[in-house]
This record gives sequence, C-alpha cells and structure tokens, in this order.
Amino acid sequence: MIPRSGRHGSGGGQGRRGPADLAGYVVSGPVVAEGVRDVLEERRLEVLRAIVEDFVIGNEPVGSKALAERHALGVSPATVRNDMAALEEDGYITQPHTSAGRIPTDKGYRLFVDRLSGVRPLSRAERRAIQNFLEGAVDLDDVVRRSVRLLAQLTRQVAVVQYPSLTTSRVRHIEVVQISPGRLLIVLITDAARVEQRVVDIAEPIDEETVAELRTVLNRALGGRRLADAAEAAAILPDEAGPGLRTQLTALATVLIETLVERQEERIALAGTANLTRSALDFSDSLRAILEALEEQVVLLKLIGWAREPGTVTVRIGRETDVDALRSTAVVATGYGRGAAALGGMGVVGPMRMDYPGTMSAVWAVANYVGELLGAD
Amino acid sequence: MIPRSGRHGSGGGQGRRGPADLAGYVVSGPVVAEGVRDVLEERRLEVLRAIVEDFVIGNEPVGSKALAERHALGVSPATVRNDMAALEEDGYITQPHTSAGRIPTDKGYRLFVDRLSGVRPLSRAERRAIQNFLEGAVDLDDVVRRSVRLLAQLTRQVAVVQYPSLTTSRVRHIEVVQISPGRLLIVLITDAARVEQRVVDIAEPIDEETVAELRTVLNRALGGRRLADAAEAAAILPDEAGPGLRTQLTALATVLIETLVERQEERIALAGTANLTRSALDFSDSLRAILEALEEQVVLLKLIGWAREPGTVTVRIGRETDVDALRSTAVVATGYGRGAAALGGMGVVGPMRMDYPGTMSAVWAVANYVGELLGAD
DNA sequence: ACCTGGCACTCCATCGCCGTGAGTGCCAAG
DNA sequence: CTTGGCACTCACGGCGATGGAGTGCCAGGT
Repeated sequence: MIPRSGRHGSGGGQGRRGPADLAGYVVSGPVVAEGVRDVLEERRLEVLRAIVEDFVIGNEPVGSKALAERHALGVSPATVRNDMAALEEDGYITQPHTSAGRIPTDKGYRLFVDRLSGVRPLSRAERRAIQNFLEGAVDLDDVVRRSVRLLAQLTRQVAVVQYPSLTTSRVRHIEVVQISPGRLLIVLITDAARVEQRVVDIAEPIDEETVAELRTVLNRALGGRRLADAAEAAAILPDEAGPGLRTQLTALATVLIETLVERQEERIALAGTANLTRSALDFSDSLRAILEALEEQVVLLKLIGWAREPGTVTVRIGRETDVDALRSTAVVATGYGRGAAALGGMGVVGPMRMDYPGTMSAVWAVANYVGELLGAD
Repeated sequence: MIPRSGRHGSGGGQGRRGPADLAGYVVSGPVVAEGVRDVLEERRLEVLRAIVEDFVIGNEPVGSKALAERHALGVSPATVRNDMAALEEDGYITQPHTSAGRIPTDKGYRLFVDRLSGVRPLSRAERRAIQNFLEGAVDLDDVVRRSVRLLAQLTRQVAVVQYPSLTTSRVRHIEVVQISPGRLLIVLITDAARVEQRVVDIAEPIDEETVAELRTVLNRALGGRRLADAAEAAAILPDEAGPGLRTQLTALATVLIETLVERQEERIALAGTANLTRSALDFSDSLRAILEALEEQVVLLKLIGWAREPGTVTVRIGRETDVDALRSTAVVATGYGRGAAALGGMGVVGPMRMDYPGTMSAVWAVANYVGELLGAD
C-alpha cells in the first residue's frame, strides 16, 4: 500500500539540502546505513502523524514551529521543515497557499490510517451507553433506527445503517391475504425477523379457501429454504401445481422472486445529516451535492456495501469512495452479523479531516453490538 | 384578518405628508368616501403582492422604483413609497436597513397567502408526471417513498410524508411465528395494506401446534375489527382463554396493544434536504438547527399532523410552526386519504420566501393522487 | 384628497491600500 | 544530518473613499 522504495530523497528538481546532495546520487545511494534510513523515515512518519492529529483538532494548517513545540519530536523547527518538504514532495501533505502551514492530502490520511493511527478503545462508559441505548429496541426496525442515531451521536457525523440483508437467511413463513377482491397481500417472514410485504394483482377474485390453499402450497415449497434457493423453487412452482392454482401461482411467484432476489438489500437508514454543517467548511464541494448523494440509496449501498466483513473496519478516503460528490469526504464502514456471515453494513460519512481512531472504534463497537443483538435471535 | 380600521394615516409621530395632515384628525375622519378608501386599500394590497412576488423571485429587497416599473400599478414610484410606508407601519413589510428596499414580514406573507395569492393550477404535463411517477409503485412503502421524492422534486423543497395512519383501518390478519425458541414474531396486517411487526419474548418455548392455536384465537377475536376496538378486545383476551394459553396470550396482548394504540403514526419519510442549502441564506437560524429539527420524528409529526384534512392545504409561516428551530421557515401541508377520513399528512418545509401558489398546488395534487391510489385498495 | 417630481440624506457594498504576522525555503555553520 | 539565521511571500484584517440604490419629505399639480 505504501510505496517504501524510492521514496527517500526521491523527486528530482529542487534538491532538498546540501550542495553535494544531487538528486540522482541519493536516490540510488544504497550506501546509507539501513538503520539511519529507518530512523529518518520514522521521524518523518511521526511528523505526518503530528500534522494529521493537530489538523484534525484545530482545523488550521499546521506550521513547523507549532509542531516542534507541541510534540516531543526532539528536533528543531528547521528540521521539521525539511521533513515537511520531503513529505510534500511525496504527496502526503500540501499547503493551501505559500506561507501557510501544511495540511494532509488524501494520500496522507491514507498513510495515517494504514500505519500511524492506533485504535482508541472505547471507555467503559461509552460501551455501557451503547448497550443501554440499543437494548431498549423492540423490533428490527427499532434496532436499525436506534443504531443509526447512536452512531451519528457517537461520531458526530452522518451515520448509515443497512437493514439486514436477506441473503443468508431462510424463509420462515409466507402469509397470503386477500385485501380486496383480486388483490392479494403477500408477506414474507424470514429468519432474521425481517418482514417483506408486496401487493399482487390477480386476474379475478378468489375465495378464502383458495387463499388458504395457496398459502399451504407456498409454505410447503419454500418454507425453511435459503432465500436464493427459495427463488428457484418459486420459479418452478406454477408448473407443478394443479391447473386450478396455476394462474395465481404464476403471479405470486413472479412477485416473490422479485422480492427474494432483487430487493434484497434495498433499505437503508440515515441520521445525523445536521453534522455536515459543522464541517461545511471542510468540503470543497458544495454541501448540497453531498446531501443529494446521501439521499440516493444506490450511493449509500455503494458506500457501505463493499465493507461487509464483520470485525474489519474499512476506511475510504476522498476519491476512494468512488462517488464524485463525496470526493472531499471519508467513509468509515464495517459489516455486522454473526460470525463470518454478514447481515449488512454500517458506517459513517464525514470530512476527511476526521478523528479516525475514535470513529473507527465507534463504528466497530456499534456494529459488534448490533451483530450480537441480531445474532441472538 | 387585516385590520382595516384605523390604519389609513395611523401611526403618530412622523406624519406622512401635508402640514395640515394631523394624525388625530385623519384617523377619525369617516367623511372619506368608502369607494375611495377601498381603491386605496386595494392598491396597497397590490403593492404588497408585488413585493412578495418580486422578492420570491429575486431574493433582494425590492424598491419603489423597480416595483412601479415591473408591475402595472399605474402610479409613480413616489406613490408606491407612500403605500410602502403605510404597509411597513402596519407590519406587513420591513427593511433590512435604512436605504434598502423592503421585504415581507411573517405577517406580510400570511396576508399574501390568505388573500392575495391565487392558486396556480398544475400544467397537464405536471399532472401526467405525477401520475407516471406514482403509478409504478409496487407496495405501500414504495408509494410513500416515491411520493416524498416526487414532492421534493416538484417543489424543490424538503418534503415530508407520513405513512398512512392505522386509526381508521381494520385488522385484516394476524400472523404468529416462532422465530427461535421462546421468541415469537407477531405480524399485524391491516386494511390499508400496512404491515406491523413485533418480536415478543415468552417464558418458554412452545410447539408448533400451540402457535397455530394462538394464531387462530387472535384472528378470531380481532380479525375484522377497527384497530381501536381490537386493542380493547386484545386486553380481555387472556382472561377468556384457557389456562394453557394464558401466559402466552398475556405477553402477546401487551405487545399488540402497544402496536395498535401507541405506535400508530410513527413512521415518516423525508426527502430533499439538499434543497435547504439552496435557500441557506434565507435562514436567519443556522441550517444545522433546521436539519436537526427535521430529524426528530416528533417535530415532523407536529408539522404535518395538524393539517390532516384532505383537500385543504394549510400554510404555517414562521413562528406559526410552533417549532423554534423552524421560525424562519414555512410549512405547507395537507392531509391525504379517501373522502373525509384522512390516512395521513404530507407537506413541504421551505424558506418563508417561497413560491406559495406553486407549492400549494403541488402539495395538493400529490396528496390528491396518493389519496386516490390508496383509496382504491 | 390624492398623486407626482424633485431633492437631500442615509447607509450598505465594493474596492484598493497597507501593515502585520505566520510560515516558508534556502544557506552556512556546527 | 541538524540548526539558527535571514529574506521573502502572501493571506488576513482594518481603514477610508466612492458609488449608488433607496428612502422620507416637500411643494406643487390635478
């Protein structure tokens, strides 16, 4: 991930220091003791870390003097300046304008997240708060709504929580009800206590008995199956049924398959958009574009869909989000669910200038707890 | 609504014109022909309307000269100035600072909405667009989601749609499923094709047969009843049942009553928050406060809950919203549903500087169409 | 009794100017 | 490789002058 080779002293042009310090020479100079190189390297990373941390706190470009003072780097501002020049050369930091301090670039944040940031464990109080807040949930909907609000509150950012996906669960029960002549309501109940409903129009009214028959047939054929299998089973149902039910079953099967296959991961909860205004100045893009993007289900799915592995927190920074409107934001996401099988994803969207350690551990903790909560069913 | 008496020439202090024009005299001067007075009055209202319209379009304080030019008032800027002075005296308009144009006050908007704004009927194309967009909906959830997005798009404002309330509908069917030992999922299906689900913990696992029995009992007792009645019926159920089912029924009834009575109108959909940024400058309050308020279900209910009468569009301006964070916004809302029985409310939230005629007709049209759509079930 | 053109006045917004200070890059010495 | 010194750059904030839109008031006309 981090290009280690060819970095130290790379970048020709304005050589950094010393008259004998010709770029070409140093780049290929393997004479330098490895130890020295590493020490150098390490301090530079330390400088980068200090820059990121200070910038996250203060939201101001950070200069060499302040850095040397606030952090125990053991060197003078001048040395720090040299390191900063090197870091800038390599694209980890940049300055908004000449004679201003430095701020991290996307690449800088990336390095910080990958190698420099520790994980800040949550305090006991925080853990307890999460537990208290979530355990009052009365049903699946409530769990999701509470989680998303909790996450927004903990991180003070925009939170996104995907409803548990149906992929790995099984059909628990299918209910068929005629809600008006010629109109059936079909309710699909799954393992994960998730309920899907759809209205189906059929050619002509049917009597209560037929409805019961349909119910029986469907449950016998699909009950207990994994959803993907159930879709297949539903596809061949009409062919196997007696002629009396054929037309109705065709209509039902069509809708069921849609529900089972296509609309699996559609629903998503969002909270904390107000937090965007707090960091509005960080966004080079307009706040409007970001809000618009966040209203698109597709975009949200894209953001947290790829981070489905429970236990592993993924961070996407800037353009890594692959969403143009979010190119000045960062996304911290993870999956939740029991064991390896993910039920869904959750995460937060915020400015790149973000407290990554804190955010990451908050996301992890909430996902973990929600996973347990749903897994216990 | 408009204080007609004592206005003309009222407000002591700096008399408007003429040395003989003493305030006390004119105020009580009933000699003035009614006709003349009305003409005056009328032109003043016309001026107010012109101010509102121009300000809505241009978002700049509007001055006497521009007004006289753009609108066929038939009088000179000087006369308009006099009218403006009177309007300001009465609190309908105000100026941000001396030597700037005028902008409407809350009171001014209120008068405009009450008496000056016509209803702009939607174009045929708009009607068709609404229809096309909504008729693709596959279920209740989809209807609501589409409506709210449509409304946001049409009005270019924040849209709010309440899910159909359960109040007037009946219990269609109740489904009970054991999702894990000792845990029941209870699904309530209503007339309006709305589905509510809740998880119930019971003391100990029960077998499939008992579940079926519970289902039968519940449906026999509650099926077909109005929700309010059903709650009552559920309350006495445990007493009537045999001892075998007593404990389970008690648990189920408790949860059912909660669902039937307390959580009736909880869900609300929101869209178009991005539109807030467009008018961010209009809000004297911070955008943040508004976004925060809009994330509170309670607040949203308050906003559209009081406008439940289908066919009548209600407008709340500024402090009339009764929500402090929204004191610089306006809310246009109405109810939807078949006939007099409202299923829910919907509306939009935007800046007071809003195209009221257009917004009102859009809200009306969408509510109307959604009402038909759901009424046809 | 009302309308109108004229006039003096107010005050916001804009612009250019300049001093200040933080921060930098480079250099020569350690 | 580090450090103190030094000249340079440039955003930022305060200042005053200018322009112009808009107003209130008045005196004269219908």
